[in-house]
Amino acid sequence: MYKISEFVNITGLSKETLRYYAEVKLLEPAYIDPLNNYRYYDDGSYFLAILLVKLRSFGFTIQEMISVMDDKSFANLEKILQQKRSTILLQIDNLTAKLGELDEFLESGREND
Amino acid sequence: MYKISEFVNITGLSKETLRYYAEVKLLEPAYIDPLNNYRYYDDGSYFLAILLVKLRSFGFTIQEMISVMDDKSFANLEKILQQKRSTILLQIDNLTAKLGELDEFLESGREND
DNA sequence: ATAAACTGTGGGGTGCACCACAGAGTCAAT
DNA sequence: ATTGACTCTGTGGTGCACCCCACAGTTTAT
Repeated sequence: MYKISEFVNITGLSKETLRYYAEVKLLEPAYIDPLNNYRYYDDGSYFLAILLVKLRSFGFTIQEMISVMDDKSFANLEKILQQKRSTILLQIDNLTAKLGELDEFLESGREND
Repeated sequence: MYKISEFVNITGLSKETLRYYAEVKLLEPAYIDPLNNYRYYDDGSYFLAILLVKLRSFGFTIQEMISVMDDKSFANLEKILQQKRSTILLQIDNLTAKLGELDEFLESGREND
């Protein structure tokens, strides 16, 4: 069992983020001491937290992470990962297109100077 | 002189956006009728509005657009365009890296199944 | 026993770039 | 003159994913 400050250190998630994740039922503490409401996390929490950090870095929204977590067999995971992959490819395409337009605009600016 | 509804049509900016742009002094009406506060735009406004639409599509923030507009010689424009170009390249790099990580993650997932 | 460090709760705030809406005044066309 | 369309102002809300703060209770170390 990890107390919150330890869990913050090993996961890299802030205490506010952990609190928020508990609130939206994305990642709830493994145990809450009924005497003082202190929240404790365990190794299972740790595994999930590391996964969440990874998914977050892939641009998963909270909702997407919840839908991954809700399905404990993680069958949704690959599907959403594929979706996210397409999204990233699309974003790259859009940025590349934008870059082209921007270069074009820079060119036209030079002509007019 | 264009009345607001005409200006909305020819620029593609919404009336709320125009109002907002006026509020932050990004693009102010060419004339405001003191009798009824109706806002009117002219061809100069039109030129600027078209530029703003373009810059916005390049991902310029309001502040960046303001700094372009504040310098009427547009000397800042090319500089910021170049900055934005770098930003876009960086974003593409980051997304590409993320794609790599995601594919790696997908791979490792398959191994563990 | 005392002080420092930790943790909880509730609620507000953040940033960005707008959008929405109510109510009142105004204009254009018939 | 009337109707419908237009425009104004002020204010609140949006979405996302948190962050921050005060205050109070609790734990840990000395």
